[in-house]
Amino acid sequence: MFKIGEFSRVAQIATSQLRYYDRIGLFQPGYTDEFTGYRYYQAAQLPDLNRILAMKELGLSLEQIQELVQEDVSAEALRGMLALKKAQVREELHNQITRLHHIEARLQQVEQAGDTNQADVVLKELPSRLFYGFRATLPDLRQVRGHLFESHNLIPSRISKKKLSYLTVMQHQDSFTMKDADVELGFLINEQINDSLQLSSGHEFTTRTLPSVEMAACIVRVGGPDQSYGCYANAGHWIEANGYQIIGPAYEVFLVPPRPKRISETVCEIQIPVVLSQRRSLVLD
Amino acid sequence: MFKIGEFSRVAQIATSQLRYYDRIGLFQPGYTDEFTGYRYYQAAQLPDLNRILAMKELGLSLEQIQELVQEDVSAEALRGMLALKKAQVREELHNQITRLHHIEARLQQVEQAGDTNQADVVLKELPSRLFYGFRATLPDLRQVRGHLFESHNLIPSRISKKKLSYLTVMQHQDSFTMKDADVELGFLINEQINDSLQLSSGHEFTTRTLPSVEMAACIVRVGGPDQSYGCYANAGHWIEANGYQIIGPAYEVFLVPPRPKRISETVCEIQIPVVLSQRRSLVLD
DNA sequence: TTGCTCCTCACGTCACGTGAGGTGGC
DNA sequence: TTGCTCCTCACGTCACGTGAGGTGGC
Repeated sequence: MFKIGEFSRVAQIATSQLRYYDRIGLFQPGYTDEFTGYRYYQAAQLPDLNRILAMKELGLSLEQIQELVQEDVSAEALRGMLALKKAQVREELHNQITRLHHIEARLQQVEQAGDTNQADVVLKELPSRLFYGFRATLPDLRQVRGHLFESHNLIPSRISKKKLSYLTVMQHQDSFTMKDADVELGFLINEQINDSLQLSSGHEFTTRTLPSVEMAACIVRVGGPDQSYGCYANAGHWIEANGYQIIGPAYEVFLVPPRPKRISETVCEIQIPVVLSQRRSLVLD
Repeated sequence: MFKIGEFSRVAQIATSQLRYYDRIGLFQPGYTDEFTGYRYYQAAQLPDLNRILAMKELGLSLEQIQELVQEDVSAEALRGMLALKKAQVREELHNQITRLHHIEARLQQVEQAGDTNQADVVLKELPSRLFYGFRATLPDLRQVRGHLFESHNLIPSRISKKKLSYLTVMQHQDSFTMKDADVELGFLINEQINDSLQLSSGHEFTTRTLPSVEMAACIVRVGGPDQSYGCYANAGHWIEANGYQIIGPAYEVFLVPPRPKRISETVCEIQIPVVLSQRRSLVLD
């Protein structure tokens, strides 16, 4: 018989752990003194404890292990649990690798730029959304501004505010260009709008459904469009450094729409659909 | 201004999280109504929140992030934290890979053997220990038993029990062999013993220091030496399946020493020093 | 007898999630 | 007015670790 201290030394496990396992009924001493409360363990209990520790090492929770050891579960069920755990560990691994890449990219950025106050890129999933607007090729990208002002003034006076969400611009062209920009402009909306409306330029608003996006690199710009280029550059760098690839038009969602004389208060979230481009290789040591 | 619900939808973060961040002072609403307690967030706060989320994604704790954002820490310090975190993530990755291997080996075992009641292998670190015994090449391995009996009877009557720990046998030969076995036999001890003692066979007990072992695959055998072969086979299979390699003599530590007529009560931990043999390759999907 | 070991609470950890019970705002 | 949103506690999570304050055993 071993007292808890000696048993803990043999099994290389903390006494607090043994007391805890006793308390939750996972692994109890062969004998407990009724009067002093002293726990006495038998050497022959070690294989049982080792089974528990082995399962724990595989990442199973104590509750799962308790089921396994107490109900003397079938090989079938054990296989199921292990297969499930394997999938979880794999996913965890994936996440860790992604995290490692993000850390490395960030470190690079700090080395180079001293981490000036650049806005941060975060990944988000975009749900499928309804959109009410028009698509056009504008000879000059700066025309967007006029359309934004007009839309922001006109539309809410014609459409119930309950239906309208954020003013939004989509950039369909591949590279950043000022000329002949293929853009879509309008509002994210909460429910179908059947009325059609025209801007003074003749562009006509209609409803369409935007596809959902699994992963979008998002960055928030505060201030006028002069900030825009920096934001895109920033996002582009992040996307490349982390091994992602752009797969669709960028959305610019105006949380605070641009208003004349208050341009600097504009807040816009740029959402760029991406996927992992490379099979990332893992180099350890 | 956004109420907490809308802000949470924009930022894709739970309201409970926003309330929590408010409570711990990590990220607070631009304005809180004094009477109703309603939290109001500004769109321009999003970049701050994104910074926090980006840091969190890198695996930093909220406490660390709090330091970073509040004290406007130097690029130097940030670099330090990131480098530290990187090392941690790397180690975590290593562990996960090891775990994945263990799970796979276990799954294999379940497929093949239906996971009969085999004893489990666990990895331990062995500290440097003192040993009091002799080394000899025995023509027949079965002679060990007689020496064990004699040692167990003789030594404790000559040496203070306080100094003695467990009766132990080391197998120095590479492969399991019954003939001409190079073994060491004696006791693990707690302090230096300067007296020398002889068994009836003439073998002389002396003190020596056993080196520490970084990793040993350990398995506990309950019962007589007939169990021994199965245990070694078991351990050997586990070691190979998990990509380890044996690097030293196996220790057999008797937690309950063999006694005539009570052989089945013997409990012995077999400790086999190992290292990772292969560079493990990681295959994802 | 002294010092080591053991005991039982009770509380802390980390980052929230989940109600319960109640109120504000359009 | 109704139903949606918001509020504040308080407790739970998971697997222990860490005392405080007290006792047992050689």
